[in-house]
Amino acid sequence: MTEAARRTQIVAAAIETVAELGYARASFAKIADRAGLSSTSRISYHFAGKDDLLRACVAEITGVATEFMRPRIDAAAGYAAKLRAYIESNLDLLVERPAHLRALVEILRNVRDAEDGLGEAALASRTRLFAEHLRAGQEAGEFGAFDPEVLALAITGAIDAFVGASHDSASHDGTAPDDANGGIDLRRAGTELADAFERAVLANGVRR
Amino acid sequence: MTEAARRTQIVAAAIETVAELGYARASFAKIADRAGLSSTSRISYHFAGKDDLLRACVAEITGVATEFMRPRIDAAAGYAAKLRAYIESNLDLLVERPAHLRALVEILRNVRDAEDGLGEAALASRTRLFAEHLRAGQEAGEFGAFDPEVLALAITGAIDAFVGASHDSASHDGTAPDDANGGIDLRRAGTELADAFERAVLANGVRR
Amino acid sequence: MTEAARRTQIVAAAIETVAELGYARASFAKIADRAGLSSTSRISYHFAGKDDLLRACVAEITGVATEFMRPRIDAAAGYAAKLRAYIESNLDLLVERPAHLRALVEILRNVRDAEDGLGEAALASRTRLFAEHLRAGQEAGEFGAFDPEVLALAITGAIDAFVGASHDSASHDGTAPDDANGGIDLRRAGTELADAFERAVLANGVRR
Amino acid sequence: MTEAARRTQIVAAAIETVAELGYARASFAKIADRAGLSSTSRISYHFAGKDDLLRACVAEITGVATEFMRPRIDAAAGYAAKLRAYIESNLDLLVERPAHLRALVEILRNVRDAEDGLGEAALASRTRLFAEHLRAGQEAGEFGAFDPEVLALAITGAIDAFVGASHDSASHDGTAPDDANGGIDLRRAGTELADAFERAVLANGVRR
DNA sequence: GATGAATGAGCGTTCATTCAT
DNA sequence: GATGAATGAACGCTCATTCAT
Repeated sequence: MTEAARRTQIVAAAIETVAELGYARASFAKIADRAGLSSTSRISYHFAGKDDLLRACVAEITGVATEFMRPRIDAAAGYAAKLRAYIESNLDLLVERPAHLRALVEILRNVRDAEDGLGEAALASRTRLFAEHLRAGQEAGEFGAFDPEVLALAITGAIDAFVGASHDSASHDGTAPDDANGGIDLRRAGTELADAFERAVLANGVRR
Repeated sequence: MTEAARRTQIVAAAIETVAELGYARASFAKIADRAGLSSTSRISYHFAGKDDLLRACVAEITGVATEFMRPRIDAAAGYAAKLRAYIESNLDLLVERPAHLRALVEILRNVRDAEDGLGEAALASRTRLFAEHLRAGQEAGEFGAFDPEVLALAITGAIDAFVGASHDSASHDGTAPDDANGGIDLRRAGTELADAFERAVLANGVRR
Repeated sequence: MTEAARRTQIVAAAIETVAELGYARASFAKIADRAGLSSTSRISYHFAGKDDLLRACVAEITGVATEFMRPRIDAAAGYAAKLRAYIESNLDLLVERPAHLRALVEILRNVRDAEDGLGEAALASRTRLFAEHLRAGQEAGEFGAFDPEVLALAITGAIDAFVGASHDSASHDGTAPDDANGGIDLRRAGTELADAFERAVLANGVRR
Repeated sequence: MTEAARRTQIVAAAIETVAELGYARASFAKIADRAGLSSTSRISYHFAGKDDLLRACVAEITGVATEFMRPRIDAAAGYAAKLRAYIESNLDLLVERPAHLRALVEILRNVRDAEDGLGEAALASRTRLFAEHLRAGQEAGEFGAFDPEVLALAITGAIDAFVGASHDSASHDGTAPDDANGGIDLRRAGTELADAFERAVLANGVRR
């Protein structure tokens, strides 16, 4: 097997392992097992360390997420529509790639003392971007009066809670159909969530 | 020193340690250090295992949280007011006892395979109770139409995001005043958050 | 077994192991074996790391060496006599405690990047002290003209060569009597060595 | 690139690596890096094992040293002059080829359980040859009375100490000029060292 | 009952070497 | 013949737990 293919495979195994066992229990040994490697040394050969591997995972996941969500967000016209597109596509992605999002949340929540791109700093920067969007929407008159920082954190936190909740149920019941998760229909939940936050941010408090 | 006092002291040390270092790095050794114990065996003597210690931590934290939040929630009249009281008092508590809430979130997020009272099951049950409240508010006509499960998860997730964000900033800047955290005034954030979710759930879409 | 006794025993085992196998092959596993420990974790408990253990070894060896050599050096009157006392007592010590000196040389030669008290810095500081003595002897008119730095390095290097040579022979022939080593009678060698360096440093080039 | 050239290149890289990092840290990986090889397997392909590679290094270094020192020793007339030529040319060589001599000393000091040509056995055989020369000088009446074994070991040990000391200083201060090392002018040190040992071995105790 | 000493599994990492191609 | 991929043992170290006293 070629070197690049192994790298890819290890990243995939790491994502699945972190998603399933959580950050703390995702050891090289478990990842190597899943990747079909007889020893953890092969992982150490391909990646400079655990941080390096996790960074590669984050890059892979971010790439997939961007590819999935970006078009839908770009296609939406207006700040509110883009907000809805973000929330809905994020929850749709959770249906398509649950392990990816679970792993992402686990990694970002747990890594400490990492430079950019990993750990809480990455979470904070996502929130910051979100706040920018909200602020811009306010200036455009589309959104009402609220603290953009607070709502940005609320929205991203709410989304991550769905990721975490899906984690929970999936681990207890592997038989759930792809589009059901923890008893929640995630696609519907995305719409509901978008509705709710729309009510929270819209200038005119329109009821649907 | 009485046995109960020792237990209390160990629990306090464990809470601080988990809050500061995170779940994964909070080993018995670190906790014993902070509690001024010379050996981890004293922890093992008082607690049946790590799970048992963490359960005691959760109980302690839950007790403190209940004592702090319960009166304010009870004093509020109406479903919406109670929701606001919950959110605001929770963020006020984050100001008063940041370590407690950080530890709680860390524990509930990371413990796996635990029976009731720990881990994701505990998170889910908190969400379930919340959903009950929302459903009751709908039936009382105070709240509008939305999926209570979805909003329950969104609200608790949003609150936990503030806990996590406060963790982040606190660890990078020990000089912040007690009532400021990560550049966010948590008391104001509580009001903002309550405002936002009120707009999201109220039947008549009232604007403040 | 008490904690302090274990520490002492581990240090003793480490000294023997380093002396026998050399720095590079003296792993915690080998040391634990010799100390009668079932696992390396006990060593890690007593010492902060390999450096810490080696530092303790150096301290122990230095203590033994000082206790042995100091009185003889102090008893000698005059710079030349002290030089002789140093050389002779050092080689006598090599007879009494071969493992100690072998281990010391191994450690000082091989440790890199260590703070004071370990590694090449320690070797250099010993040479510096030696050079001071030689310089003082010159100023007192007892020694002739030569570069003290050069002779200090030459003398300490020569002594260490005997330590190294004794290592060699001992490892190949464990049956040698205590006062024979590598075919060399170390006590006689000490006298010979002192004679030779005396001829090299004395002002008047006296022949014995 | 021809096989012989590859071998030569690997040997050169190994010598530099051992000289810089010391025996224990000179792994195939580091050597391959320095040689510009993508895999350590190419080293294993050209050499039967680490011993084989080190033996080739020793052979290369010995060849260089012989080529450099032999003419000067041969050109010297008399046992004392040859001794001086040996010492001085050896320290001159340390100026010209510091890495070579450092690597040689590292290898000979640290390799264990090797057959002839490596390890302490090689060191001992060098000392034996030296002792032969001293003994012959005594029989010729040029040298005085002393134990040839002892002085042979002392002289070689002293020289090696300079090699070691140069290693030390060089690694801490890369700015030193080529002919200065650790604050010591090695060429002058060679003369001083030869002077000192001349005083130690000459029959008539001549002062310069 | 309480504690200092010990345990063994597991961690991420480096190592020289082997093997199929 | 030459090489990229893989191997498994060993490294120092941390962990929660157990046990004799």
